[in-house]
Amino acid sequence: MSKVSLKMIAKSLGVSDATVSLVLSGKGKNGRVGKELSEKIIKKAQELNYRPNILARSLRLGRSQTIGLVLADISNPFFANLAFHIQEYAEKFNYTVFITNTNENTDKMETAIEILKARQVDGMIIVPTEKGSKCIENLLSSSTPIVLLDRCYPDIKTNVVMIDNYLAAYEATSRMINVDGCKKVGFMTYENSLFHFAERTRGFVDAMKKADIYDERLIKHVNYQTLEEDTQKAINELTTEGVDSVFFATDSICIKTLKYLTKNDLVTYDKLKVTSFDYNEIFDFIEKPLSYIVQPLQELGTTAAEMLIGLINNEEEEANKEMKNTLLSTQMHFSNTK
Amino acid sequence: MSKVSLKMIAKSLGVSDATVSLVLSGKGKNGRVGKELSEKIIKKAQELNYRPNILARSLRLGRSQTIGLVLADISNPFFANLAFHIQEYAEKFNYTVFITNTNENTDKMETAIEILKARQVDGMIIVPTEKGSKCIENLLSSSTPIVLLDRCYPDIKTNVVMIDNYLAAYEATSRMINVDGCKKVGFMTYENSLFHFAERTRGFVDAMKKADIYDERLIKHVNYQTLEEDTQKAINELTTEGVDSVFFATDSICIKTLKYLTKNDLVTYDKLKVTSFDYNEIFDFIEKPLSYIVQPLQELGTTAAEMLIGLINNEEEEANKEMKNTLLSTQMHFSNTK
DNA sequence: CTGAAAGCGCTTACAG
DNA sequence: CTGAAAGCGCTTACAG
Repeated sequence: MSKVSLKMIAKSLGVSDATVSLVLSGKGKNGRVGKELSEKIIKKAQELNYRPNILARSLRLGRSQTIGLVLADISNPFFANLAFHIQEYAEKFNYTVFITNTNENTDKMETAIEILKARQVDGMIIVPTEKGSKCIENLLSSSTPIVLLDRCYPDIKTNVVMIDNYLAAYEATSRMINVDGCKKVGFMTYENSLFHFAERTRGFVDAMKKADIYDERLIKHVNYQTLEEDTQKAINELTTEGVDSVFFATDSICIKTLKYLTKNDLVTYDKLKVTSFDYNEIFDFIEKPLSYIVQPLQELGTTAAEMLIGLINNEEEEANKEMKNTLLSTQMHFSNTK
Repeated sequence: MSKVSLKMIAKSLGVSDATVSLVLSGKGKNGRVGKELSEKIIKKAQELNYRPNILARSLRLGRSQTIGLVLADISNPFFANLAFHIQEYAEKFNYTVFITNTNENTDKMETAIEILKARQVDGMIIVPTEKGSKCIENLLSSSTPIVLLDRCYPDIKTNVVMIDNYLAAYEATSRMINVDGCKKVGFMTYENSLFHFAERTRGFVDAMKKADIYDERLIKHVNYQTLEEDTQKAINELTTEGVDSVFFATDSICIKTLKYLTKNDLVTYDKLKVTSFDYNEIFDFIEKPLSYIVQPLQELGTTAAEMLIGLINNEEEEANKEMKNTLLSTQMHFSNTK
């Protein structure tokens, strides 16, 4: 029987609900409720194992002390880790986080957002899907505080926390050219319209142009659905093109490519210099030296949560109007360097 | 302004709240509310972009249509995938899932459960921590429907969904002996009191005894905190002992060991036959042939969700009394077999 | 220092 | 076919 209410405590003690509420919510201090009564109430509450009904409180207060988190793919450790850090941070501020999953599907994102709104979340942190800009725009007009995470739409003004994808790609490519001495760098990325991927490409292109070795044939697009075939085709073409190195826009493409090479073309595998966006457990396992761009997962999660909680608390001051665009910086890591 | 309530619709149409509620919750059919009025109400609701306040509904109904999911480690793909499948299933039955994370910490599990209870979840699916039996026992006495997932406490009667760890370990070990021809099998597992690990050990021991090649020195325990050192020590000892194969109680130990061997003892690495519990992405990357026991993630998640929803709906019929212990079966997979 | 009352947004008998 | 009323469990002015 977890159905112990304020009223029951009040009745069993012969006092009013209000008094019990005051005491149990810690507002009975400094003279508002007598010390003796307070103690009696607290004791009784413990005896009865009273737990406040947060639903009722939220309804009354108009705040649920809840944050909705909309992830693109929960089974991807990158996002799962973001979720972890967001929860850790939110907990400190007495917010509970609802995690939902869209599986990169815009319809699902729409329903997820609807459900969260219906459950009266105070705000949302969203990793939006590729085609979801309409959906986000609608949400914005409903005045729910939101923060976009990891991705954004360039044509919509929103609060957003992500890394500086352009800069990271530019610097990584420059490093390959200037430090590793690469003369011909290939680039492999996903075929999609996500802004952060476009930024990575732009960073690569600019760095290559700067070094005066840019050639559009060095850029290969692969499809997520047919990743295996596409990467094989792409790496073979790049090899024919004579590249001495490849920069991967994300770890999944890198892993697939390396796996293919270990089985089919050890010569290329051995001599190819490789840099990739994002960390993957497998990198630690590969003997081949690898450079990769690490995103600050904790900082990303924490910053997003902090920003959202700030928005929630300043809502009336229409702080939502001045959108914040926070670009975090990344770090270069190296595995198996000798 | 997402603050559109039933009352506003009612007022703007000059009808009662009750009528609006009836229509919008789909209970206005067959003669309860006039067709014309119904249509007017529905139209108005759309115009105003009405979204029911689920908190209020839950409070009134005493059901929140919400499930709490307490995970031991959300950043572990195994659990993240379970979460994914549970959400997919629950969604079909109009349940929303609250995912929380304990990080294998019993205190955190306790607070997570408290928070979920305070939020009036209708039931919980829990991957319990090692020392959390007291906490689960308390929860049981509060009559909240719960289902334990992946792990359980042998001395507490609960509903539980997990694989048959004993059988899986027994069969895998037998396979190593009878099919792979191993003469001396080592076993590496975590040093903890979790029942499912004990079961895996028991399965290994029984299979070894059956083949009359059991020796307690073949069992090595490693600590999660000092995994790297412990695995090195353990594998070196096993090598000295002269094993021709190792059975790992979980993938993380297997990976750590293999990584160590590739760098330090290629002779052993090459000749060692390896079987592991659980799948890890890295297995696909390793050229060495590997056998591993795959847990049916989707079935585990779905079964748990199905069981819990069943319990929630039959609560009054005290179905909670007859605990269900569902043991799912596993599958043996092989990577890089020639 | 304590109590009575109103109300958050919904739903469900109960009248008529 | 529709309305008025009560109540889910809380909190917050307002009296006294």
